[in-house]
Amino acid sequence: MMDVKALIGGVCHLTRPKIADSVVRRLVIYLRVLDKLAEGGRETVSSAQLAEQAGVSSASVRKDLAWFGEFGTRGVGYDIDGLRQELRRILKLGHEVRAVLVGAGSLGTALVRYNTRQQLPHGSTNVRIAAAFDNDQEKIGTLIGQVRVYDVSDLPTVVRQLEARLGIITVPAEAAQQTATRLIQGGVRAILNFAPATLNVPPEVQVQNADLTLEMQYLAYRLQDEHIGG
Amino acid sequence: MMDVKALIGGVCHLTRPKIADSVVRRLVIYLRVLDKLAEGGRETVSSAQLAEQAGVSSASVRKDLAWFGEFGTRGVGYDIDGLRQELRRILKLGHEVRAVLVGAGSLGTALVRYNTRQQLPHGSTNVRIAAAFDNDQEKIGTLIGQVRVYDVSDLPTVVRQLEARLGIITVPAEAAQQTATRLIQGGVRAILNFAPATLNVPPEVQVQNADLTLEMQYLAYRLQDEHIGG
DNA sequence: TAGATTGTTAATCGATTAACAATC
DNA sequence: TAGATTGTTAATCGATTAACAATC
Repeated sequence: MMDVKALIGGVCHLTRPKIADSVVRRLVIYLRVLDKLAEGGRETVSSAQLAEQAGVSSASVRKDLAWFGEFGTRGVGYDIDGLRQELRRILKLGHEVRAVLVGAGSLGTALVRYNTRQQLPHGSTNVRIAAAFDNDQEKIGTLIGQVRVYDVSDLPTVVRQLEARLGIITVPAEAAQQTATRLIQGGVRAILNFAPATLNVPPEVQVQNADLTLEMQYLAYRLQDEHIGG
Repeated sequence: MMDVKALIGGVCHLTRPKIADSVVRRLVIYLRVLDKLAEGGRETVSSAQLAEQAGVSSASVRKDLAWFGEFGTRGVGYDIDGLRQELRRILKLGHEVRAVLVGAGSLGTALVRYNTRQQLPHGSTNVRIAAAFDNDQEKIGTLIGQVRVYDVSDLPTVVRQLEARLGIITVPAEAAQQTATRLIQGGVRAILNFAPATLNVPPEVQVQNADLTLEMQYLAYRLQDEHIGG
């Protein structure tokens, strides 16, 4: 069967469909599961098995992959190593994405350390936090692992020098908007925002909120709901 | 106009509709915006203004609130203090939800500190992390702020004593499933999982994944996508 | 071949948006 | 009254699921 979508993707950028958020997120999870399976020495996997380990339906697995081509064999399933390579290609893990983090508090520090451990080739992310920023003179100039903490007032300059395209905000809510503005001045194209604040950014800048208190509050609501509502 | 949904909610638990995830999440954000507006001394707000500050559409604001009643005045908007009270009631912020956190690494420690600052009455969450757990003898017995670090082997016992209903997992991926099982043994009803792993739990236990590397990887994909695809 | 599993379509489900009568 | 804004409905949009022919 012809791979029409991939063909369009390769030949005609103007009409290439934007892959849905939900699909991209699941692809990341599939790759993780496949990496684990490969460690265990498995060679092939069915959509049903992959789905179970990823916590989704087998129809989702097949449909998600079908956006990019035909990677399976009917009656057999997917070759694990082959599919890993395809997913690494699809997710473009071959190229490093440089990031900076603003706000070297306990959450920021944790993220820097965590990111260091997760980096390729051993880990599963191509994002590298290359610098951190803070406004506390005590912290400026220190290192978190290998990552230097700079003065926030140098932010646009350093971001530009590093050519960082991703900014991570772990400052208090009051400082989040100003931080976002500075990051964009420095040239970042996407922001991962951990502050409980709504950011106002130009439409070409992509924002992803990772609101930890919101997640807790959401679960708390569900608990209260089940408790009271029966 | 009759408030049929609220009536059903109050009188007949069996048919009360489950409010969608997306709605509950937005309600939490609305409340946050309203708290900020109240600080600024504002008295009323329109759905359009609230929507802008929350980063959603005004139709969403009105529709989300309509699930619970009629809180606005046509031609005027919503009374800020009144709506805050309604939302606090709807989100059941009057009762504390006790939580425990497993994995007192840098992320776990950050979350405990963060949670302490965010608690009501000054903050915006009714979740209280009442205990932490780790398997590192160096950490066991120490305090993170006011929160004691226990031995993981005491987990089910302590969770039961505290009557904690929410578990937060910040252990490495390899230990996530075992941690989840222990938490459920201790009686938690919901899990917030920061480990990059899929948890297998009984259907009555609610799991929310907060996968920080996934968020980063997702944005990295979008960046590469824009860069290569034009 | 027979059993298994993919790739794909159509049906279902749910969430968002647009529009406007109701009404302050 | 006139302008503004809600509450609500219908239309749109998109995502998930079920089902099955294709085929290994």
